[in-house]
Amino acid sequence: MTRSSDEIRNWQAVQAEVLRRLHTRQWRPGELIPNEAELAREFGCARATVNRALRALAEAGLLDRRRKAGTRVALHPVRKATLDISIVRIEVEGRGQSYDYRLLSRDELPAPEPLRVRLKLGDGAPLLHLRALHLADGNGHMVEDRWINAAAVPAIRDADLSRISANEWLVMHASFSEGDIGFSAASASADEARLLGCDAGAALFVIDRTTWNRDLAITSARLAFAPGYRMQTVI
Amino acid sequence: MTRSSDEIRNWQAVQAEVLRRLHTRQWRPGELIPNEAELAREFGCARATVNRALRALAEAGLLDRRRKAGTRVALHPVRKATLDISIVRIEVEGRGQSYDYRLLSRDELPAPEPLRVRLKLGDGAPLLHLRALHLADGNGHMVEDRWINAAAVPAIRDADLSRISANEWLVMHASFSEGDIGFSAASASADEARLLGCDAGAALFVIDRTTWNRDLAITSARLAFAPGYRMQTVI
DNA sequence: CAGTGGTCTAGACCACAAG
DNA sequence: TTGTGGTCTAGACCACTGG
Repeated sequence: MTRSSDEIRNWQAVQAEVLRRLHTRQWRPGELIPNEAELAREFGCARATVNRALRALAEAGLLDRRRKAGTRVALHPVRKATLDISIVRIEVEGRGQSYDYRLLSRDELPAPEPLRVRLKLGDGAPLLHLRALHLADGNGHMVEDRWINAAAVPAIRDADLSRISANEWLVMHASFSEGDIGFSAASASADEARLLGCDAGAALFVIDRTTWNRDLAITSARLAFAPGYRMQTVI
Repeated sequence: MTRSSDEIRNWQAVQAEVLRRLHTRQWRPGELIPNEAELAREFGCARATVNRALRALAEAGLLDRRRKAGTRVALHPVRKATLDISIVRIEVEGRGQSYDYRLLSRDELPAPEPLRVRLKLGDGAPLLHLRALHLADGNGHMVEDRWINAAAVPAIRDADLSRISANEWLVMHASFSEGDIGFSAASASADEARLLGCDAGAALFVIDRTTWNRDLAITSARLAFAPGYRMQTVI
């Protein structure tokens, strides 16, 4: 079957056609597909257009591309799920719930040993330690336990962290170049249970997050969400 | 300061320079940055190169771009964390552990009501129901509870699912166009506790996943991981 | 060595939305 | 209306890597 009238000229259309061939198994896992020049000829578009489409599919994990070796259908499609890590307030308000925030404690302490190692801080570096409760519709939604490297963001000492959450303040006044984030489950401590209005030992969804700005640690936080919390996305 | 000799000619360099200006707050949140043509002139490269760099940063959530309105530094940098959703076996072996798999049960049942609604299936559609245990270094690592729409993948009835996991079989023999995935925490049931070698009620990390191929539901699975499991990525 | 993807360029036109 | 990003093109050169 020749294609003459219905040419595929934009990269979204190219991508859709390639996806069709993948889903219908016309191109099977591990198989080598035609190179960019050939596809461009078949589709009646420029090679750059094919490149754009295939590059996006490779980034999504559906294709494996290597110079000289060509493009193959991924054998184990490691699908990339992208999670939007937004500010808690925005997330809560986005669900139509009212948001509230309470600062529970604020201290300035020398960094505990394990944290000092993880943040690669010098001896006895002073850290700001915050504990806060985030509420949704008046109920405990998330408990935040955060350490901030005061040396990296001196202005935080003058910030009014009883009205605005530390995370939100940091987003507006500092910035980071890299970070790591981990997701896990943990049992609620007695303290967390009280704050979140659940039983001690209940399963909580936990996010651990540390951010850096060019080798300078900014902050490290543990966010424990009330039971029932679910982080969702599409693939 | 004029740039004459040290021009920025490739998109990675452009991106790095833009990132530098963001991190040093030379361009602040909410601020309008120069348009593509101006930046191309400043950097001494083509507009397409600037476009490639800025588009990537916008996809990462650092910039907001709108036709005619121009490009602004994102006010609330909704950072996108991309998680690699790979096959359990690959993940376990990637950590240098030995992997094993046991099929616990296999039935063919009419779909329970809530699942039938979620998968948009017809009345009394028959589903394959599987329960399996995945082991890492001989210890319970994850309990899988999966429903498969046999009508969508008839060949699954003849598959030997006692040697290869259903997920792995599906990856190789079926494929999906869309899916949703959710992460949460749950307390271990007595059964799960026995399989995973933990106490009943322990906090488990849970992944729920449903996949489709053009409006045709393929499979829905619940994966409950042993305590201590952590899903990690960088931002 | 040679074939493949990766990228840059200059120019062009288009789609969208702010004013 | 008009300025902005979004995209396509044809051609070119480069970088990597398989054979």
